[in-house]
Amino acid sequence: MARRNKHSLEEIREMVLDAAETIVINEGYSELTVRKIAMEIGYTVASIYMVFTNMADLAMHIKANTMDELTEQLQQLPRCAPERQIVELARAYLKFAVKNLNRWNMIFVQDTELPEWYRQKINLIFGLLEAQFALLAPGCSTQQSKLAARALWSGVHGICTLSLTDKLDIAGIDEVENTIVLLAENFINGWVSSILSVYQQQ
Amino acid sequence: MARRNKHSLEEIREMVLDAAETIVINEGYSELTVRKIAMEIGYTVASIYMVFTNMADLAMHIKANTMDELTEQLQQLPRCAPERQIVELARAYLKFAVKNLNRWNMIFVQDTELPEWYRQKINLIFGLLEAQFALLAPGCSTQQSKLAARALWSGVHGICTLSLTDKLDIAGIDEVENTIVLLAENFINGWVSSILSVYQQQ
DNA sequence: ACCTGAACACCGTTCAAGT
DNA sequence: ACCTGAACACCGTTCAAGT
Repeated sequence: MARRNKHSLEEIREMVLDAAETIVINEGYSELTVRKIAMEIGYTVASIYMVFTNMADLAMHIKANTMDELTEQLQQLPRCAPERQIVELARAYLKFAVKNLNRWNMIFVQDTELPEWYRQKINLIFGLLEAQFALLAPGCSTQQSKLAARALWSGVHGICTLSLTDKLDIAGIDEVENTIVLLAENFINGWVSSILSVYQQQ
Repeated sequence: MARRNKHSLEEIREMVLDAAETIVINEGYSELTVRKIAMEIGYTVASIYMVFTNMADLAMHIKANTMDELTEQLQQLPRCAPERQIVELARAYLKFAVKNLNRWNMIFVQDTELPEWYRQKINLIFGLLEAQFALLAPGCSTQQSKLAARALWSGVHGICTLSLTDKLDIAGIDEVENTIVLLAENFINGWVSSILSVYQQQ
């Protein structure tokens, strides 16, 4: 029953990736199995191993797609003053997480060591934040703006994870958004004034 | 080969829990299987289902133990002024996460709906923070201190997760601690001054 | 060369049967 | 009453064999 040349290897790879993404979106990462994918695309389980080395490899590529989409949405945000831009980035992050809950959750399931090309995607997102912090306090060192960006962004992420996995006793998305804005605005205020007070001492 | 009355059901339950915790500590949650536990305690797989309804139930109780230990360590911290106390709580949280990495990571693997008794354990920890925020700005509403506590604590948690799962490009634990302190101190400063400025307006 | 079928070594869970 | 043994319905992964 071997169906020769019906699809190229590249086509099969795309079909596998598409089917897998659909399963994750609709049912969550825990429901993703080789057998489900095979059924969906009309090939046998073994054929999936022709185009991905294993499930971890496939998962990595689904995550990469999600990261790319997220980055794109953050980059498409209208520009404004850094104080507001940072808050808007945080808001957009929450919005993406809510809209793509299952795929977003999957990003943070650690299965293996992160490859370098994936690590770069993470740094790309942090870079967007760092740039804003650099604008916010033009005199500060890159070390300082980098640390501030990582602190706040991780913080925003923490609120998203805990609230979206139902661990904060928070009612609706509006309250989650308020919490994020509260963290962002107060951190920014505190950070800017701490940088300024160092200047004044000099 | 049935070994009657060698252990009471309570004893078996304790043995299962102990063995399971040891496996999680040494190998991580993903390595925890019924068969491994059964092997370890010298009973068959089926006997585990006499004392726990299923693996999710067992996991829930391991998590509960971890939560209790964490709460205890946070409560045992020496008392000091709220600004510092909050930072010390955050530091202690990181310390616990590092020392109990596998068990701590397990807490945030969502398998099922959280039961009410477990939810209360989460709120207990948040309560410690809320109390400090209430002390910090005695005039603020409980709603305000609650929101602030949740914002900052989730933020601290976010830094812990991302750094300990190797997603922040952060070198050592010292830098993680610095990031946490940076978030906490600047958020507290920003928050206190925002509360004060409202008073001045009145 | 492309793809399959069937096996292998695992899972969690259940339950009739043994002592 | 306590516990087992064996089955059931799943996993991911591999590879000799078929076209």
